[in-house]
Amino acid sequence: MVPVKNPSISVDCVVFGFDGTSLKVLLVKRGYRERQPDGQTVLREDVKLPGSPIYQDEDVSSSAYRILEEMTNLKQVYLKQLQVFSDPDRIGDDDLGWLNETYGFETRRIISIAYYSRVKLSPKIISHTAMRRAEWHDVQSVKRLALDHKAILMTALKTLSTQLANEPIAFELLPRKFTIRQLQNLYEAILGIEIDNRNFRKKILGSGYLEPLQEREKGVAHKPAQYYQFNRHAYERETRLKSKLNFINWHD
Amino acid sequence: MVPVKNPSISVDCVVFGFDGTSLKVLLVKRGYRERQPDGQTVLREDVKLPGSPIYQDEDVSSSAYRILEEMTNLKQVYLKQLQVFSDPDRIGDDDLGWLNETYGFETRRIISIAYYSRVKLSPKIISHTAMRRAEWHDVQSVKRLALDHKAILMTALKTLSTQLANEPIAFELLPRKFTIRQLQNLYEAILGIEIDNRNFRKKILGSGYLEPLQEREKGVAHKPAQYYQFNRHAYERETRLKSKLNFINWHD
DNA sequence: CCAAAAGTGTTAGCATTACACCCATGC
DNA sequence: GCATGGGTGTAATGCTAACACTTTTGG
Repeated sequence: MVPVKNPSISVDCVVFGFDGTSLKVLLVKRGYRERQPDGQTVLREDVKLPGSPIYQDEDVSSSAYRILEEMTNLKQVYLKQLQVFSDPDRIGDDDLGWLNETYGFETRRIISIAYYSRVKLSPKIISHTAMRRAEWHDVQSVKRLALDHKAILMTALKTLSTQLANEPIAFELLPRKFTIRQLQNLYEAILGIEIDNRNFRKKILGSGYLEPLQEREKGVAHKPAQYYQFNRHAYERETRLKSKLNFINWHD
Repeated sequence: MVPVKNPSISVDCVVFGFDGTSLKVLLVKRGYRERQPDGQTVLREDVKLPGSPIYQDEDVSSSAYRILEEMTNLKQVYLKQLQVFSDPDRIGDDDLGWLNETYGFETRRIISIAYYSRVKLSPKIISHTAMRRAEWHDVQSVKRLALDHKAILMTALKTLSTQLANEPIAFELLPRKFTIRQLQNLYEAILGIEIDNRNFRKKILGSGYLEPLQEREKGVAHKPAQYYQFNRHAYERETRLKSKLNFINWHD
């Protein structure tokens, strides 16, 4: 039995991944009809964020988990509500046709509740998403997205940066074992800054939350890098006896 | 003509103010019937956040502005979307009766989009809110609120702290002219910390964004304090050529 | 004169920054 | 042996934190 869809509330998910060099976002293809000035319609394809209307009697966050699981086959992932997008103009003329064909909706008044999540890119996930007409795009090179999804992506990116700077979330985007260089690449890619490698190592290794593994890179044409893993336990034990005036940081 | 209300989406606003000593939040009284075990109903009164269902064809944020304007008579205020509250159990049995009597709704499936804002408390505002059955409560002493409004308030408070620590929002809660002591009280009240007065003055005055006025306190039984005002212009001109590794602050 | 809050300086410790060279590996 | 990225130390600077006394006013 097909669940009843709520025609005024949808959920869209921004799913970030990291391939060791650049930040990726999961997008799905969408076919739609573009109405030409002469009245004819042309078939077009563009990309959008994975999303769906919520089902009646479904909690909004369940809806987000459902979408994420369909796309990635992942169950226990971090998922955070970003914001509601409710601009009355967020749905264009061509989108209206697409909504009607896809869901049978007639209305323009659909608000979207945006969620974002972070996943570890793995061959398994990549092959699963590929089967769903979904693709991992370089965030840097995303130009146009359907509906107001570009704005949603930008909001997600901003939240990601803020969180990256203030919480140890980097390790949710990296594989369990990683090199310091990969970690640094991640910070540089997301925050859009260059970091001095010596200072970075000092700070990161000095934190005491990274454990070196008995394993190094193999088959690289240079000194092979040490692998590390994040010790979340050590992090969580950390007491919060920190700075006071440090609370005021208007210009970070 | 009465506008049509959307029965599945409501907006609630957390409005903060500061009286020079403690943080206040705007709450409205609500009368409702409590069903007793013996089947009788008793009239009760409690408090809730100002809010309302959105109107059909009304943008969600317009709805928030509308509510805020009704309550405070303020138009151009800061208003930020917090989060959607969509727990299916957020509406209790007694709330259901109240919703029915007040709006004619039958359903439990109402999601709330929470907004928060900051206002300068002034005699004008206080008298206007008083006329609306609204009261400014000490945030510290708020115990129980209707629906899930306590959770909404807590979320707003957390956002307020974070913003206070990272942006010069203190001045939106203070009168145009204020003393350093008032400013310090505000930081201490919201962040819940004690701050050394000498270090605080050093940091705040050293920022270069506070301008001393040609005016001091009057009629106080101690050395009268200097008044200052915030120079937003100077702040906004500030270039963003700041720290780099400082971006990583897992323990602030 | 007394109470009450305003206002002021110094020092020690720590974190951030800038900067240049040797090391291990594959080809 | 050479190209490639991994890995290391030091010195200067700036920010934070701890801490106690004098000043100005009203009553």
